[in-house]
Amino acid sequence: MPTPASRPKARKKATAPTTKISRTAKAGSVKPSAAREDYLECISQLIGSKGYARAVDIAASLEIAQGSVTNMTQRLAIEGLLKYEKYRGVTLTAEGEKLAADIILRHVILTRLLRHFGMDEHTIYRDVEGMEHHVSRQALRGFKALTEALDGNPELVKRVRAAMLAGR
Amino acid sequence: MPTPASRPKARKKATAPTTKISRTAKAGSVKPSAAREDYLECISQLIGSKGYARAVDIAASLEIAQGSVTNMTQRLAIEGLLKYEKYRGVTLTAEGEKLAADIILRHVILTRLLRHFGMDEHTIYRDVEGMEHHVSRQALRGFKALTEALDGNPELVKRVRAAMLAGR
DNA sequence: GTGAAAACTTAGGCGCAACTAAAAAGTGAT
DNA sequence: ATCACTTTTTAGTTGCGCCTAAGTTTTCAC
Repeated sequence: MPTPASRPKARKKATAPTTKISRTAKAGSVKPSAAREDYLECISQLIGSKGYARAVDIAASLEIAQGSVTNMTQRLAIEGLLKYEKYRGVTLTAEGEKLAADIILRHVILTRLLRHFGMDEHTIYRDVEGMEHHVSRQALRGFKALTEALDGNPELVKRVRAAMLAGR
Repeated sequence: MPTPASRPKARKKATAPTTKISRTAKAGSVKPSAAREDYLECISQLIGSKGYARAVDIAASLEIAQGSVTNMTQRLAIEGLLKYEKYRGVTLTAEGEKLAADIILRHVILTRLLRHFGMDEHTIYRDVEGMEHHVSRQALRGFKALTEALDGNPELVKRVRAAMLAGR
């Protein structure tokens, strides 16, 4: 055994010959990729702030081309995560909503945690945007507890920051 | 501005028409992908534990096909991250070594941190394997400081775990 | 109402990183 | 030295998620 903790499954094996329309579309069964989660997060925030989510805004916010957005939103619609009507904006289904709320929660908590480190906002954003897709429910609860501990304990924050500086 | 904290660049724009052999091969300039980092991490650990890293072991450890390993190791060799000789095992260059050490450090620290949450090893591994590719130097120092704070303060650990359970 | 501008869709492509299958090279026992 | 076995390499595909360019549809100012 070369690696520590005996690697428990890494990448997926073969992908069943999907017929272009995955029949994995029933609720709850979806395992959203990072990209999917980014879309849901973004769409939810757009709806929250402007009342609707149009392709052009999604594209701008995610910094991707509009064509890509149409493509992905169509796929997300097939998967039941959002409602898509041609030339109309998109809206989230209950399941999409749930997933969006989930990822946004991760985002918020991780951001709050990293802020305690005194990092610059740009780096915080980059880190969070990457990490948020890989945090299990368990870990999220831990990060949340930790964040709250730091929230209510400036002394601890100070010590942590000092240690950060001390450790080169 | 729809999203909070004014998104600071997300995905890359267009990829310059790479001529199959990226001329970005000079040292230090490489921005390793998650997959690359996984390879380097794995290779370094194999060399550490067995003295050498052969394709078959890398494939087993990473749970990918052997053909994929040859492919990727050839690319990593072109990029100057490892030494590759046909039908010989691979070895890391100084730069590859450095990157491997870096990612392994992230792995170790994140693992230590998550263990304080009382998570099961399998989930810890999955989370760490995902997160480690997205942790900046700054965040790493924060996580390290936090981990050490927890190491030396069982009372704090107890409080954090209690909060985890309390928060549903 | 019409015509320009903005938004959306379609179609074809590309890079990455995996896969399979088959060919080639090395290894070892007899 | 040869033959069987293992390992490595090559070659060709696949899926994902992005891109551009060109074609449609909608919107809005006049």
